[in-house]
Amino acid sequence: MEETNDLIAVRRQKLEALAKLGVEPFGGRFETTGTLAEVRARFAESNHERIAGRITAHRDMGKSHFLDLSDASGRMQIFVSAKELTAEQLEVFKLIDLADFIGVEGDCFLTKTGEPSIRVKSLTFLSKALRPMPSNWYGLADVEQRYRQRYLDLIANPGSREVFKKRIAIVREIREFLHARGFIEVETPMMQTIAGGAAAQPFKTHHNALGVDLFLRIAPELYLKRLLVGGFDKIFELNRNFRNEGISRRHNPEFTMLEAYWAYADFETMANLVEELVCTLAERVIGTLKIEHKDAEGNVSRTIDLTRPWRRAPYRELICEVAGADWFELTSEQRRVRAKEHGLEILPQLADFEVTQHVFEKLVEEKTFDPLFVTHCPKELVPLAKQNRNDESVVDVYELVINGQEISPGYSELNDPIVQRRRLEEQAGEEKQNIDEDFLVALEHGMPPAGGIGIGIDRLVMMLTGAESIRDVIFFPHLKPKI
RNA sequence: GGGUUGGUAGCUCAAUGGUAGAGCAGCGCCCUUUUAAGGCGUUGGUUGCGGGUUCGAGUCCCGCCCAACCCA
Repeated sequence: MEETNDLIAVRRQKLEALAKLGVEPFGGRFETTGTLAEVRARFAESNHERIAGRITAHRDMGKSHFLDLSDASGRMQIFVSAKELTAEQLEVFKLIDLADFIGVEGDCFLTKTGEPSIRVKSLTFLSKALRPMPSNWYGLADVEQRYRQRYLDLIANPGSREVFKKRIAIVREIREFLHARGFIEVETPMMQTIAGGAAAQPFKTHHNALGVDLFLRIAPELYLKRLLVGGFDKIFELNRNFRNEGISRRHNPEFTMLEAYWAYADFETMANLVEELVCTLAERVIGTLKIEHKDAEGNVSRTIDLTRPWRRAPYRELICEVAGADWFELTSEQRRVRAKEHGLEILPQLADFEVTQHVFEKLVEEKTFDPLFVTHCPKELVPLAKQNRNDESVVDVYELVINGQEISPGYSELNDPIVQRRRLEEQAGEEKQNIDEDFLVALEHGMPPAGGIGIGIDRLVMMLTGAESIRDVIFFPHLKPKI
């Protein structure tokens, strides 16, 4: 990108001027005595410190200059007195711009206004910025630029930085939570010959040496179950899945998923686990179980109450609550009429269970903000879970809905290889999965009964941080290339 | 894929169809304790791209690109 403007030209001229002065503008190793937060925490007048950071403000008083240095930990004011610098140092100092990285050495002192500051004795260029930063007062508002040039968003918008720090903390806490309970983290293939474990369009790729087509995984499930067969009994994988589908406020083509399996447990064990996990995350990372979401003006627009216990209700019961107690006695035609009465658009090619599922998504899921475990879903929707012993039309699963979105499914995993084959073969419509014969062979070798969960990490982070778009919790969300 | 809204200086934003502006940043000058420092002066534009209407288009019309939101 050879784009240029006056601001860039001025900085390039300064770069050349630095070279003439014999100054290396893109320095190297610079030993500091601590991060800015550490130096601030132990601050005492006349302490001698060496610190480094990016210049984020410059207040020029003529002979006195106050600059803000920022690093990942915080901010520190440095003070440059022209009278205390040599003529050469002054020449170099004049070539400093906002956004440059510098290292300084000097003594701590308090200004008249009580601001902890460092009186600069020596100054080292660490990196010259050849482009200007976005305004640090207004921040960076252009959403497209915030996504395409996330580094500018992170520099200019503290709120964005905070969301990502929380995401990182959430992921770390999940790992600690699971490790503390005896789960071990495993890695399984992202490139698969059959993209199984879910119903979704995969991305296709090709292995040249083998001459075979491969798919990026849409779920790790079938490989994690192979590990249950192999003798691991408490495992999890926390990594990326890929689905070749539309992009929206709630969908990114690659997204992060936790899957965990616990041998000899069932879906209710897993519901308890996920309830405890989410509450632990809320308390440790957000500091409360009452999660406030705010609108653009900063007013609280929604409060999600994670206080336990969370409601658990069967799918059928929830459908009857919103669509009428007689819903399941209605004919196919009557259901379509009823759905339309509730303002839903029902495509003619939908199967009956899909009509009901549409009612569920629009009238239950999208309207549920506090946690709700939806249990005993129709078996057509979940081919990899055990059927209920008393009612073969439903499976022993939960779907956890929070914040109007499905956050986590949990199953009593189907471990009967004969039933598993039949259930996969019975799949139809949008729910159809490709049959992974090697997986079925593994099941025939015997898989212990187990509980399993999935948690969509991006949506979980959205719920906990109040982000309205999945793009606000993914560093580099997918956008169409520009030009 | 369809609908709505938007794209103007590095950033944040203005501009009835009639000379494209402001604040910040930048540049120059003044100022030795500022913190959105202040004061005076000043540079900076292919108004997303391409057509069209018009004496005249940032503005109206058509097409395209990108984005956000809604719908499928």
